[in-house]
Amino acid sequence: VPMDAPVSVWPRQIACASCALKPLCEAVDPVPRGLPAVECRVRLERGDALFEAGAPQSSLYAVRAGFLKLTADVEGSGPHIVRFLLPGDAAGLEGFGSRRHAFSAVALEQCEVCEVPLRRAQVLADSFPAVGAHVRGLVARELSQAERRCVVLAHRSAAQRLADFLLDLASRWSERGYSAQAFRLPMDRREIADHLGLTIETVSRLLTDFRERGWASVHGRQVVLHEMESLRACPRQT
Amino acid sequence: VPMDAPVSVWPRQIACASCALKPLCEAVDPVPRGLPAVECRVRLERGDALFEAGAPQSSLYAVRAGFLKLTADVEGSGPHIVRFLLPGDAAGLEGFGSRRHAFSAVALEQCEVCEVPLRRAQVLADSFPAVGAHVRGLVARELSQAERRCVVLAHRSAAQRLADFLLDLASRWSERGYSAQAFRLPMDRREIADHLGLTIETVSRLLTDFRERGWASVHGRQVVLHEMESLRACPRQT
DNA sequence: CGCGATCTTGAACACGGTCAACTGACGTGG
DNA sequence: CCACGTCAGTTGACCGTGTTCAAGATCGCG
Repeated sequence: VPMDAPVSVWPRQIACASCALKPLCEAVDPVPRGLPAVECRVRLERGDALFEAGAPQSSLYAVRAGFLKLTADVEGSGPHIVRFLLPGDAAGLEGFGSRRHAFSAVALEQCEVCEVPLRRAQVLADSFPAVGAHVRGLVARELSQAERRCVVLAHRSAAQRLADFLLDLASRWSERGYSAQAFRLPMDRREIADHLGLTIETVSRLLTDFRERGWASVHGRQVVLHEMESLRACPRQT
Repeated sequence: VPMDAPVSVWPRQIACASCALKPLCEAVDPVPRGLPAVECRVRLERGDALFEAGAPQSSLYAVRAGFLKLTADVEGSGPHIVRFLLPGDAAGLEGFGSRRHAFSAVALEQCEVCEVPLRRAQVLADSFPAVGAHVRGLVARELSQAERRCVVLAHRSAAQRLADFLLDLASRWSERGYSAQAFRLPMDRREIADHLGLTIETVSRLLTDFRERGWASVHGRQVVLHEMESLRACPRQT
């Protein structure tokens, strides 16, 4: 299905109204002199990198359509997938610390991304306290999410991690106004495993396990969650 | 040794010059009207909470002396220790997202903490772009560190995690101008285990293992690192 | 239809967890 | 002064979750 075709059954796009970087994108009044414009609709194919770990942070990004993964290379094993980006998510904010991107952002499929030049973000954040506070909030929210992921990785079993992952995706779809029960996984098993610190075999086994219990049916990349409560209460042991 | 005794061999304090919140603390010119003052020298005893998870974020904090842990309660197992705070570290920034603290901060021993009222931080960040950028940088640096911890928890073995932990502490002491080779652990084995997603038994075994290999000698809470390179290259298997 | 990539399933193994006993430091009280 | 209790840490034996290695199954696509 080409990008310009009508929207598929499973939503891939998001309206600007619910974009995380909306305050950095929309027109302001008065427009500060020399304010760089937002470059919209950067296009990526599956496997293309939006930015690479270690590269200077030159822009912030917002996903408009499609999905990306944030990856960190860890010596001695495969890459870790820090986070998956859904339409409306922002990326590149972690670079504010060191002026360099800490991770790489790679497209999982055809993507459309809006690019906010760093100078624009700075000028707006410096000129409008509300924008500055918004940016602080975005970074802080990502921070508390990241630390919550640490908790999960450190203290929960494989089944609990996978259940948490599915429920997290569900709630993110739901936040965007789509069904929390049924959606399509934009990533393959290997990417799920790399994200959760598991192996593809374990992920596969657990998914069939969930299916046999009637908690969720996962066929290929198509997910339907039947018993969110059971998934949420998924016990530590088998 | 009582707290009022002369400074011990192992440093516990930090100068304001290297405090993460210095730009929010020191005098500014011109002073904005109604700028709340910094409350310095809040004192805590071992076990006291500086703030509790879920409480409204009313201030930012900087550790002046002593050590704290940031904890998150995870249902079904003990608390997870998200991070340890050393003198000079800041806390409470993760609340910028939700206006509530995501974690609890608890003193590991007698502590002295400076408290920056949130209003002060906001006013300064809004009035001085450099301060705003500094705060963004602080939160972003914490974010990239948190995501790096996720990588470690997801993809490295118990021995590697413990080695990473010791090396991280070493480099943080070194940043503060103290020896990276020899220092005192401010936390007990349980707290190390809760931080790394391990058990006290595993931590204990690995420490004696490191000692037998001559990589590090850990007697009680006293640490001396002999072969940082070996620790850094610590292999996945035994 | 056939090839390759992705996913699933099975069997053996190992890392780290669990349970339990032991050690040593420290403090209290007889 | 030493017996005792407590608590943190260490050590050992066993076990289970999740990995590893190796076959199959399934799907997409030429």
